[in-house]
Amino acid sequence: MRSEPAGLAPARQQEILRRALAAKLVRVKDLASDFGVHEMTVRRDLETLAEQGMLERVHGGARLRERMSEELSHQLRAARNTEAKARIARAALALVEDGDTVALDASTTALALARILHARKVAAIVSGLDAAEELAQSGVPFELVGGTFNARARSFVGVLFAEAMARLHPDKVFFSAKGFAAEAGFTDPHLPEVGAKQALLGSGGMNIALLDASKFGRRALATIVPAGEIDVLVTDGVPPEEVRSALAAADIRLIVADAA
Amino acid sequence: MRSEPAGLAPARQQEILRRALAAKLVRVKDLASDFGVHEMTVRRDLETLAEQGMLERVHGGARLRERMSEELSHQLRAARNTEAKARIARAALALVEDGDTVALDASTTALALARILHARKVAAIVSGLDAAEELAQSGVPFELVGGTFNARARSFVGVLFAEAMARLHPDKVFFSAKGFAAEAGFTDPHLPEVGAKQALLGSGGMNIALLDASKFGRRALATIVPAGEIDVLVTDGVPPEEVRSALAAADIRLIVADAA
DNA sequence: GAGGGTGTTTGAAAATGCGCGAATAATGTT
DNA sequence: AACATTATTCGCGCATTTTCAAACACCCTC
Repeated sequence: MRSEPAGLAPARQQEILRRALAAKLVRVKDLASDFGVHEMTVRRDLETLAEQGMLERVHGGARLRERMSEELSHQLRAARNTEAKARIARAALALVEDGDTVALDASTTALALARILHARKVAAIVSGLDAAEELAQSGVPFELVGGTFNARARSFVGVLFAEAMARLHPDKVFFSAKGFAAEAGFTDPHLPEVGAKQALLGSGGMNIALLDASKFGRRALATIVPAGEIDVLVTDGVPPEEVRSALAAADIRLIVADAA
Repeated sequence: MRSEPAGLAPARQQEILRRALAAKLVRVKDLASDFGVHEMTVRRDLETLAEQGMLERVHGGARLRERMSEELSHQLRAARNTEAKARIARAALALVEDGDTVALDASTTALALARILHARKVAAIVSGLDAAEELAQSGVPFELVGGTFNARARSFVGVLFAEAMARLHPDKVFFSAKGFAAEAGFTDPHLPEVGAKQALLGSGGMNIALLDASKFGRRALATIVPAGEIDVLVTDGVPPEEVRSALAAADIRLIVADAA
């Protein structure tokens, strides 16, 4: 009886989510027997769903996160490429120490870091609506830097943002970009967004870029910062040679997150 | 092994909290028999809830902490009385004209207004996480005034908030309060929240209070503003005589939203 | 197309941890 | 002092974590 219809993992996880929305609680045993699959498999599914912030793991099963029920639309949107982003976020978390003040930009990669930030005793500074929601839910104390709402990235930008940010000095700043190339540095296509990222990066702390491997060699409209101004780059795959030498030239520490 | 319908531990604890909100006191014995679970288990639940600061342990049971009754129940509060709040919000919307800039505080009543604000062509200024989410969803352009996150009301407060607000001058400011009485004016129990509301109300626009009828004659820890500083009061029931005369004395326009 | 890595998904079983109940001791309440 | 409530400790059973191996799909190379 192996040729079950709903085969692959994503389909099963989708169905688990659907059932979790109906009943607020799902149990490992039920799911396992209903899908005709090993309990271990269900646990792994629940684990990945929990990592994406969809569910909250409890003993014997999982429940959906309280606020989730309404607005899972962009959570689903943000679930694209989650695996790579989560891996990068875990590697980035290793750079955070208890007592730090960390700033996060409004990228989905930084959002993945926000999801696991409760593992450290830190104060945070965020500039995005989703990261704020995430930290509010997990009880991490934070400052939100306000400003004009930018629907594209669900972030805050503009004059108010720059002025407020000028008063803050986090220890570590985590940010992402649309592209990174040797000559152009870190780039992004949206100008207000570029300004906000610059304000974050100019706040004096250690600047840490979070980039998945697809960003290497790409270039968008405007430069956020040249390579020289950042301290660490966390990614999920070994970058091409020309990028590696640019990093070495700028004395940037490269961290490649591996699957584990 | 009887445990059939009861949920896992966290679900039980949440239900205990829910019941503690309804009755001010819950007893170990009742909970144990109602959940079909050992008394010892209930005690452990109460202990963890007490550790999280939700409940206060007393002999034979537990009582919910006063400050918690607002804090934790924010979403319950939002769900409670929605009808009255929606009615008030509809009446308030009539005061908004296309082209206005309107500011909303972080109250659940102002949130009800945010939900229907897309009916006007306005720009908004908000100070609460939920209102921001609401406006983002409905596509209303807005500024979020950032600051230190305050879990109680899911709002932003503090130095950054005051400084940013000092630069903004909305046409109309909608706010709510915990109580309104003739001598004390508008009051609220949470000081940072009071500071934020003052910053909003001092921004120079028309100040409009949104109060459901239960707030009349009540008084909380700190005064936000005396009655004299507001221009309009929108409510859902005719206030008692002493409040009416206070309003008349301060030259405040009173709007009573009716069921329609 | 056969062979052979390499990676991914799933199942199996041992080791560990957690939730819960029961009994007993300690403590508070009246 | 009599009694109710709570703290402690132990043990059982289920859930979870870990680790290892089988099954399967892919991607090369030849």
